[in-house]
Amino acid sequence: MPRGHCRGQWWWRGRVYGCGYRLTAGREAILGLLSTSKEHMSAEDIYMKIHTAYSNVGLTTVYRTLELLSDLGMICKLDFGDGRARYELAEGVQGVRHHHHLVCTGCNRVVEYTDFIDKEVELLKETEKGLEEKYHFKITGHVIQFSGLCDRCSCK
Amino acid sequence: MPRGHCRGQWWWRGRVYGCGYRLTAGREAILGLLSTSKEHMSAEDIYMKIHTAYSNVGLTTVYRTLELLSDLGMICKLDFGDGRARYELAEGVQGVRHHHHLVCTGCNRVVEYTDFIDKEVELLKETEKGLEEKYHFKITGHVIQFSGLCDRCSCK
DNA sequence: ATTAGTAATGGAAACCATTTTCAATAAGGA
DNA sequence: TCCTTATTGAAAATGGTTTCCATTACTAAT
Ligand SMILES: [Mn+2]
Ligand SMILES: [Mn+2]
Ligand SMILES: [Zn+2]
Ligand SMILES: [Zn+2]
Repeated sequence: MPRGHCRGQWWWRGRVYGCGYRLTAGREAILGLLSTSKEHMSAEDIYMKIHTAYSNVGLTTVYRTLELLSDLGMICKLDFGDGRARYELAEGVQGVRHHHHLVCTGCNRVVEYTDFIDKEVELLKETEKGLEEKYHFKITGHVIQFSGLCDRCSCK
Repeated sequence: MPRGHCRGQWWWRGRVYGCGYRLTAGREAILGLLSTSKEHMSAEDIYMKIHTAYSNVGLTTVYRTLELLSDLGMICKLDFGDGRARYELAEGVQGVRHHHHLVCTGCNRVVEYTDFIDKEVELLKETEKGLEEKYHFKITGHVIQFSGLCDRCSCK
């Protein structure tokens, strides 16, 4: 992990410190990993990758950090139906594009799509507003996911 | 559970038998429960309710039946983020209205909304079609869920 | 009705992602 | 430095879900 001079890491630092938490080596490593990887990683995936460089960071800390960052709104917890949670940087963080997911129920492959997103987002905003007023909810997030069979899986 | 003359149960029977499975007492009980209840029940919820009338139906069978019915597309498996799966009758089955969910991350309360649905469904269909063509997926379902804090939970 | 083959079942045990406990350590402020 | 609090890792516990396995219920011939 490069030493902390790029924009991203300062953003993290401010955000984490601003909420009264410390940016420890483990937390920094996890944020660094999530920001450079394009995959949707599980806690254990992250633990494994982190472990080579930071062999002192335990799985428990990974779980704790993921929960913290999730609470701070810096990352998103995703469920693709395979029994383990996946994580990705939240949109709005260093140029993460708004996107949704297409999940194969056969092989658990996940496709991120950014097409059609503009209309979706527009409608989502509208809906969100309507729901907030009608049900007195303070809406903080949404999930849009399509599920089905990928080409490989539908051929058998 | 009323004896099997109403439309619903015949629909089940046809559907289940049509796929080469039997409509056993346990399966019938679970379908009956899901079709009369408006809640989103977990496997254990279902087991508890079934158990009073059908004390011989075990939790394992409940799980198995839920998986089967889910595979047959007769029910939907939902995840509201509280660590246990919930189930509801799939849309299109005996007048189940198309609806989406609004989940409180504070108390796990779930609101079903049917407002705004028309536009959503229209856009979903469009998007689905586009995605199927572009990514060669055979799309079978979608999830739209908003999360946030309900009025009670946002006041503290 | 008997038989044989298969589907379905329940209870116990296993599984496994996540959480909790707890004692140790690190960091920061007075 | 001393004190308070935040953070940590290892091990154990938790709890929803699956798997095993021996038994039972169906079904379709014979
Ligand atoms: Mn993604
Ligand atoms: Mn519902
Ligand atoms: Zn696939
Ligand atoms: Zn609430």
